[in-house]
Amino acid sequence: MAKHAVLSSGAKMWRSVACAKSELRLDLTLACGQSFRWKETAVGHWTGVMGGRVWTLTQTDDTLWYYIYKIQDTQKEEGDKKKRTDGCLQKGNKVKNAFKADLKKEEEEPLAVTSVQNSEEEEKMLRDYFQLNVNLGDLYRDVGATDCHFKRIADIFSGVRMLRQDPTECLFSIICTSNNHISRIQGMVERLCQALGMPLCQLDQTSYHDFPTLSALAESSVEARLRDLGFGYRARFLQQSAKQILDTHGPQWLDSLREVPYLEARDALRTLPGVGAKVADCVCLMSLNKSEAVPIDTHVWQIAKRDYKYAAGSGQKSITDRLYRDIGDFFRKQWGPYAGWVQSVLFCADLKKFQSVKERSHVKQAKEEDVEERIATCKKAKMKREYNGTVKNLKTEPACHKKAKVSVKREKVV
DNA sequence: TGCTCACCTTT
DNA sequence: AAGGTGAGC
Repeated sequence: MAKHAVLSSGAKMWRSVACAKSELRLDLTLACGQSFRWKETAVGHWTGVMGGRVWTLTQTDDTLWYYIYKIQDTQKEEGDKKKRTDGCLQKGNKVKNAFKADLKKEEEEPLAVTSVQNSEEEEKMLRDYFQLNVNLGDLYRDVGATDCHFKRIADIFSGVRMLRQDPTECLFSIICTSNNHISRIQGMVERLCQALGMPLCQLDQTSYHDFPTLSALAESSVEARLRDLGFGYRARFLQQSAKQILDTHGPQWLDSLREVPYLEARDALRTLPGVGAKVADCVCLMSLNKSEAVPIDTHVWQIAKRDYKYAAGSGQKSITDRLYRDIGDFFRKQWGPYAGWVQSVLFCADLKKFQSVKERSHVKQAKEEDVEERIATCKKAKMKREYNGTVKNLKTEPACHKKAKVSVKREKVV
């Protein structure tokens, strides 16, 4: 039986992309609750499905390593799988056959040529998925220059990066997050893929499946099926949202939201059942290129109050629509057009599972400049943004917690 | 606008 | 209680 790849064993052909750990920390980025599809299958080795392929990723100081598994031929088992995968089968087979064609082609052509071609495409997929064109070092430096609290956290939690996920996978995973916690969501998403997604390959005892297609999710039998799998009231949201998308917009609709402005995409998503303000912002930020979307949950509200002395609405019991909008606008003013990325760093730093990261850095922290000095540095710093290749000069008065001058189109007040 | 409640399941 | 949504007042 095929096994999960391990870099140090030297048994497999790994490929690499130059990437410093300060630009990407796999452990934080893949386990902070934006994707639920990656598991640590060996120390520092993360295995998951991305772009219809099964990958194992690991990293050394300046290198991101990746290994891609061959898609297994499950032709013979299809009869058995038919019952289990019903809805997705039709489309799934087409995709699988396409994969098989690829594999066959690869065998026939000179190895070196296809290997280079594939590795170019695969490296591109990886760069796209991790959005490596966004310079995280610059973002951390610039935001840290105007926000001392962020700077303190960012020195410890470097390399926390937003993924650019497939919109369908992102939407339907995030719908599962309401009233829920990461470990349970992980199990649910795994069961969802096993039940409705196309099988890709099996490694050790684990079988990997692609994320279900919209048409698989839209089947009327899906709600009952997912209730059995422990999705609770979310089962109906998933099936109904898939059906609504296909019935009223078409299969390309979610992807097309990548091309429209943030507020438009967010409002479009909110018409779907199970999609409120928070889920819509998550999908915008994590799959639709909307770096200014800041998902606000009770946790982020605590951060606003505790670390940013955000007082408005503190008398309130829960996050009202009004408060949701105000906190988001507050953070966009504070952090600029990549506010969603900044929020994810602070969010990550607050997760219980990552508290050990802070402890490990204490020794290092003690040796560094003291707090007074850090604040002084903070005040002197200048602001210059260049994350996306486009230079945005945002000259702000250097001051701690000074708000960045950034215009994010304000929501219309109806 | 803002509040409450039900909705599933697990810690 | 929890990393939320939707419906009703």
